[in-house]
Amino acid sequence: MTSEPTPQAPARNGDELDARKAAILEAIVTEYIGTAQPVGSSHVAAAQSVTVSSATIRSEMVALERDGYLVQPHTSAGRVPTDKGYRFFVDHLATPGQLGPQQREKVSNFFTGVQGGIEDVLERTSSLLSDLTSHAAVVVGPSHEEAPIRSVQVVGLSPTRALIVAVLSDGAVENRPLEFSTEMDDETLSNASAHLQRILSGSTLAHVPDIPKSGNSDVDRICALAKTTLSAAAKPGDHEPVYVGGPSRLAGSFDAIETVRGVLTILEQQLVVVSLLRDVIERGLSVAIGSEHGYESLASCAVVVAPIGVDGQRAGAVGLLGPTRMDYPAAMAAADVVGRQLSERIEADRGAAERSASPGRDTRG
Amino acid sequence: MTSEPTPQAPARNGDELDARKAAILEAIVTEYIGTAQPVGSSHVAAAQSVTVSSATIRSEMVALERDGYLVQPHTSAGRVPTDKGYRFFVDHLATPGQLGPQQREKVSNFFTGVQGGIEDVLERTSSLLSDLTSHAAVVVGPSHEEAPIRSVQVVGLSPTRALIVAVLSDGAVENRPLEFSTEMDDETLSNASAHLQRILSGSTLAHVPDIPKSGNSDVDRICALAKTTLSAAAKPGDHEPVYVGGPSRLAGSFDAIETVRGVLTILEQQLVVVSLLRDVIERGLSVAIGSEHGYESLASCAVVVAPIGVDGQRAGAVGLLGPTRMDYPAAMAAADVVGRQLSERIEADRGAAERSASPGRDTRG
DNA sequence: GTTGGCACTCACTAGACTGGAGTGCTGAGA
DNA sequence: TCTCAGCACTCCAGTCTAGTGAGTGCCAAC
Repeated sequence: MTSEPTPQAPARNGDELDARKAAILEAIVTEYIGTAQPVGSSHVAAAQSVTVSSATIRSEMVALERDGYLVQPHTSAGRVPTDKGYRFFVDHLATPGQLGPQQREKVSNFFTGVQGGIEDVLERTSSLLSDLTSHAAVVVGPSHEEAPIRSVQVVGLSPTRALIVAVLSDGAVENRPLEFSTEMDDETLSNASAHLQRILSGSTLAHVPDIPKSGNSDVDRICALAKTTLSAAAKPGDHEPVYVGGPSRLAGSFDAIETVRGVLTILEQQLVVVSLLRDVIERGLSVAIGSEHGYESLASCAVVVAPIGVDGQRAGAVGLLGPTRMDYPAAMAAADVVGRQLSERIEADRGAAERSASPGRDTRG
Repeated sequence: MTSEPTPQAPARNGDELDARKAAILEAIVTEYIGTAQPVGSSHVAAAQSVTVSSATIRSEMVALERDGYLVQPHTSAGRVPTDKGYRFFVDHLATPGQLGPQQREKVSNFFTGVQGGIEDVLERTSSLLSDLTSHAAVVVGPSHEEAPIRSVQVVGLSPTRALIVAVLSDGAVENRPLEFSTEMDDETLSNASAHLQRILSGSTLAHVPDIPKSGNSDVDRICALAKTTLSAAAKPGDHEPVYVGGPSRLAGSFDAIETVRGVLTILEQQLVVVSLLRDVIERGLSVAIGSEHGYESLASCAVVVAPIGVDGQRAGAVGLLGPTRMDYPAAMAAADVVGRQLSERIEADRGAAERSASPGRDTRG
């Protein structure tokens, strides 16, 4: 898209590089991503885009290092890009990647063929994305807070225990156990189901309306409990729909086992994953490199995210987690395509659901 | 507590060791588990249970090596137990471990405090087990095949799409999308729900009965589709309830990153995990060491399992995955306690459910 | 400003050496 | 026959050395 530098992140003061420095930086990043070896001036000189001699490159590299784009692991070694170097590369140099034909086929096969509820689709999408990129992938589904409720049912499991099952219009199913202090018979439960269904249908978990009295005190107690339980179900962090695909890829991406462990630990904490992706998106970025995201144990990782958008609203995100020396264009392209397709899929489902919703009922809480 | 070898697994031919050899083997295994260093004869001599000199120990070690219980990484190194050595240790030598007071408290706090549906409980149990043992943990829940259906409902999402939601008596909720070739109105769906509920209530996913004609062709088509879909839902391997806890622990257990990767890859495949645990249990074992289970990439792993038993029936399992040099007594104790408690929990839930089932209805399919 | 030349740096590798942990063997004593 | 102190031997792991080569910074010349 841009061979011209068109800053998409707010340009920090003096963060511009002249064309030659930029070309050198690009060559270094590209080479380093490929080889994982510090890049020396003679390698850069071999790059097509650079036409000056290695001596000139060396003096430019000194400047680039002074400005924080490169580091030398030790004297007499080549240079390695810093986070800032990668950042410049991503913002100004990387030509937008394209999926290869095989990959594109995988994606389209996937989305035409995938069946199952939304949870299944999200889970498998994470595997797809990991498969496409050979990195660990993360999919955070649309929060259930805002999806209108299609159906509520209370199913008795024992005299004092029941399950409240809410089907949302996006196809998600939330279920929570209810525990009663006294025994409830099936008829009471079924009355409560009907009452709840009448009142809650069309509203969202984020805004569960008060349940008017029904006249039966047992039913009312069940309904009150149901309201509390359902409201709690939407609390962020309780049950965010997070799916991690291909964590084993991490073991191939880093040679320090410590790092692998740290990253795996992060991935185990759904809450952290969710807020990581959200933070990145909210800062208007599609890539967070090294220490740009705040997590110490992800310092040698880059996160590539693409939002899932439904009707212009943010509805989760897909993400990739790999080493900072990852193939950004490819990763961004994959995340982008998958994010887009997934958005479409969810949008189609939801759109269909809303079109079929009872007319006149406001599904926007 | 056996200083005498009291075989609990069927003794293989000639697999007995005299008391002194056994004591030496025990000392070596114990030491090696602690230090991860090959154990020399002088270290063994320092063990309380062994009273002979290091020279004698050496000649015994030669015999133990000849019989396959020990190996030497290289001449002039100490000895390391083989899988066979660990096996003997586990079968004849290990004194049954006990949870420490802190651990016991963790377990009891967990099981008194844990709330949520069965899926939540299983998921958190896997974290608990991992936390207790510092190994990766696996929980395979009771298959949904055999649990009686409590409730079936078809919820429309769009004119041609619906979700079939089945609540099982164990509190599990299965949901699958249904796709219709023609549009269905809400009334048809609700008729179908009622019809299905009447017919299916009490039967199991493994044996979904034929649905008798209702007189309405649309309803019948939905019902037929529902039957197919529900039957498929119980197919083993499609949606086994598998939960993996603490995979990041693996990174601490092995120093070869290759191994970590291999094991993580296994853990990503739910189907493999399920059959791994099942195999081990079906062979009447509680521990599978190294190559005893057939998986190449788990050759340096031991698997400790404990069954989940409900009413005397196998209903899943809990498992631990760690290096062969793991603390077997501790791991077995933890798996055992957690498996037992989890069984009780599920049994209590299910028992309550069955007691409350409509009298005269056979819940055993 | 650019470039070839040059001296210098320093990680990496291979080989030599050494200390130490551990072994196997042997012969004497119970 | 079993046990064990003594001893020669093995071989890993660590240290040191020297050599190699990729890469640098500097400088004088164009």
